Amino acid sequence: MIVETPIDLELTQLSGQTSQPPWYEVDGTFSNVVDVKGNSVIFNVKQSGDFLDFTYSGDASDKQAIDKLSYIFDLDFDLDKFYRYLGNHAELAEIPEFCSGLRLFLADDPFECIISSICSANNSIKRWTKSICQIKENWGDRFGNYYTFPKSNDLLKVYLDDEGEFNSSDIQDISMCTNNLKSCGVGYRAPYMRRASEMFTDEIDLHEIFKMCYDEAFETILEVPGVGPKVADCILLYGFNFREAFPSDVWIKRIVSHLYFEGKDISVAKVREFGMEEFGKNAGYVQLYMFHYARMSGLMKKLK
DNA sequence: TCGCAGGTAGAAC
DNA sequence: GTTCTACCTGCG
Repeated sequence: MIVETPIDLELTQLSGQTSQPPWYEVDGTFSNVVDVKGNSVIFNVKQSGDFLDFTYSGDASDKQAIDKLSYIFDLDFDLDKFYRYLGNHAELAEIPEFCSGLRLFLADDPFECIISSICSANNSIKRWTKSICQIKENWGDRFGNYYTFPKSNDLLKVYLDDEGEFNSSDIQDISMCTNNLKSCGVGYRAPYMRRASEMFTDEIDLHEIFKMCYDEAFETILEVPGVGPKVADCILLYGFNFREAFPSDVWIKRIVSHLYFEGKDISVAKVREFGMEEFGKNAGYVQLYMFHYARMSGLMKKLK
């Protein structure tokens, strides 16, 4: 099937958004298993020019499949209109030429996004991505070559570390204990992930968060250990489609400071307030574009 | 080798 | 309220 829409699929896939690791890529075709109305459906997506060419296999109608694909890659967002918006602001005007076709890569599974985002804190894209892939392979369900992310009540049962696994099983040699969270390289974030699994199993309903206003959702998600303001905004943006979120980290701080405050040092908290106030419903996209603009244009090296 | 990587928790001003 | 510091781990 064909969807006609401007997008740079590879850029979108590899942009490090904490919704999920990139899909599995072979010769430009990106594939993964996705939930469609409770059924596991395998998608194969390829870009050719301004078209998105895709096939799917599993229990879903064409319309359901297109709707799902449109949600995950945010295909209904009007990029041209957004570029006009950027063009009308002097500070942002040259951004689009460096990341044309970049779109939000939204989470199919919000819980995966929560754990991915917790994992991303004080971490590199490469390492958190690897950790999440290992979690999927260890405890997710397999469909063909692809794995779902484990549900919170399943992740809850996973041992935290070697010692926990050793003490609770009949394994004789502790070096054989590799079926635990820390074995996935998540480090000190393991207990945060465990607690998050508890909370989203019997304290917080994921579906309720979609219905909340931004402020309520932000406060709710901040209750999860390992989730501070930056991670909370990533979860709300990539996991729950709150487009007014403006995830603010050291890089966004440097970029905003450079573009708007003559390089003056301002707190990340102030940058977040500024971004939300200044960009409104475009905040999420502006943040996404700012980060990649800085990467692609060489600004990042200059600011470091 | 040692510092850093798209921050957070906990404690101290 | 704002500022300081330790922190798993893999990679250059």
